[in-house]
Amino acid sequence: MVKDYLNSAIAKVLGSYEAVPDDFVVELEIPNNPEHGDWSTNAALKLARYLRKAPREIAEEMVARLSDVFSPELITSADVAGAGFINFRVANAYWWQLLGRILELESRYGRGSSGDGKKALVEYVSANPTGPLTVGHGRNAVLGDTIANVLDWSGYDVTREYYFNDAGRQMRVLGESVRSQYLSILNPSRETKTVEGGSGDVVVPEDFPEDGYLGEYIIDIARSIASEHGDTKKAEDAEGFFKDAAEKVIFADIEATLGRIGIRQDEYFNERTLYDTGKIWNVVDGLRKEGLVYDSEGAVWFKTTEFGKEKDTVLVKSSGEPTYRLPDIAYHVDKVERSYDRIVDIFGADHIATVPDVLKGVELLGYDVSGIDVVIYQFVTLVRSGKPVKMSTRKATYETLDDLIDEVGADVVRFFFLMRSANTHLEFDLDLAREASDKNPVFYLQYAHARICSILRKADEVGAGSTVAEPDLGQLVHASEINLIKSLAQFPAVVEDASSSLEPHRIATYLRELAVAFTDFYGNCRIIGEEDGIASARLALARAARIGLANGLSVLGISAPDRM
RNA sequence: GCGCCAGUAGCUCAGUUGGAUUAGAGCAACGGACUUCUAAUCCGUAGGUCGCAGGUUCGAAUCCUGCCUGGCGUACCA
Repeated sequence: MVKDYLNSAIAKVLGSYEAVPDDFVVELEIPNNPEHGDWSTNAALKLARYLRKAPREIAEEMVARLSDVFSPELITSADVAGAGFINFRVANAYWWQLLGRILELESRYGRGSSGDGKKALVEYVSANPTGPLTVGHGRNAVLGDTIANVLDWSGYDVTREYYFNDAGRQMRVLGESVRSQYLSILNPSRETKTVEGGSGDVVVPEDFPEDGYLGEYIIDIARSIASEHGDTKKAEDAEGFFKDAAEKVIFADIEATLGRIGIRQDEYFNERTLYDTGKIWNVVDGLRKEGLVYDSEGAVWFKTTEFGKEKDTVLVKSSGEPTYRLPDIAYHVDKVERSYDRIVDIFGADHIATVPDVLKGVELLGYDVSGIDVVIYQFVTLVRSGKPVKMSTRKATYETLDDLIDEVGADVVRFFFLMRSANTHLEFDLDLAREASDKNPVFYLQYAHARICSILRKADEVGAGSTVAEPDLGQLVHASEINLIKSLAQFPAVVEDASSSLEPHRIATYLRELAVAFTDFYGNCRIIGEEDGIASARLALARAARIGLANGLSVLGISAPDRM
């Protein structure tokens, strides 16, 4: 990499200054104004205070010394500019060489090594099996899956995990809801009542639980139980047979939905195992030893006021049932004990309040939490016909993720969730997403890819560049050609940035720039019809551009079609 | 009240972790370009007191403080 080359050259020059602190870091960046060169450093500006000299003066000196060190085949110029920046220009030969490397690496181009030999765990989706996945779950799922991809691309050995709870109140109500509907299917003349649903009143059986699930899927499940088992399940428990039956169906649906957007997880972690193994009680005992847990009013409390909370937090209710925080802490202890170098949680903004409790709890038990990163994403606002749609699983007013995939397709769903940073609200206008899909940015990227494939096919047909055995990349001197290579050159760093910051939207943003660079090349530099020397070189560049787009889309989990 | 997140073009958002007289894309608007390798495209025009006010320094959309607005949270719900 030129960056490394520049870095060590500058470091060497700085070594001759005594006043430069040992921990001084040379910053190199790609200027956003291309007139300022290919790379730029602000080192002279930063050093001014240590050397007690004007930045420009320092820069001039540095440039003079650097010119002795630089190989002219790599760096063609180093100039002082502005307040004391040093701008470097890289020789075309470097870009040609890089192009050759992209073509060699092919589907591996962009993969990094920062995570080599390290293990990462990404936990995402983690929806309890009480109903179909909502659009909100979709953002979680796509974000988590793509972060896992990104970590994989930077070398980590990644495990994708789904944490769920199939016990507790929610699931009990689910079983009761199904049982109630089942009994009414067997006996339609049972008493009914009317309750308020998200989109108007709903008629349910008289014995339907107060907070019961009103979604149509509950009746579907009840119906299939009725048709499979007749009335033989009349006497079964809501919490036993009915809950289990519902869970099975719902989980299968969740997996199927995730599969539609290319998501398959490695591990399913059942919260119940934390009870079975007694790990939750280890947490209580451990914290109690630290004097941070006490009993009051029949409940077990965590002294969260010790670290800045307004109130202490209940870990175990007076009913003896733990709140979700307790298993959450135990779960994270379990993750840390499984010795991952990096543990990533994907949480919705509504979970933000629990994060400090959980991390603090784990830390107070003597574990290192520095490897845990929590990615918080803000909520998705669904907009239909210009109006926000309230989403509630229980009231069945959600738009399901399945519906969304039906409407706009898996690629658009993934891209929409990825094109923005996680911590901004996402307004998802369904009408727009559906009807305006032709101007959706994802198509722009895919179109560029398909277009390249089309050119490659056509070139093959007419034999463009076929008389040249080994393309002479040195023929690529047009500004559009060099710019395209420069754009491609950024890809590995973009992946690395996305990996270290856990911000996959950077890749989406980058791909747009890459596609623009290709389209500019496409508009300015013809391939077919040119003489074979130039045609073969441009074909090589087109292939490299295809690799960049295909690899980038692959990280995002979006298809790269050969034709559109 | 307190905590977290956000506030950048009419709309939706980027902004390389503090850099460069001129803050960028897309959509929408306006004006152009299809005997050409895919027009699902391209070129051009217009559009801004970066929520407001201070502060920090060579330099601020970016960091600090205070305010304003919106979202989320602040349960013996998850």
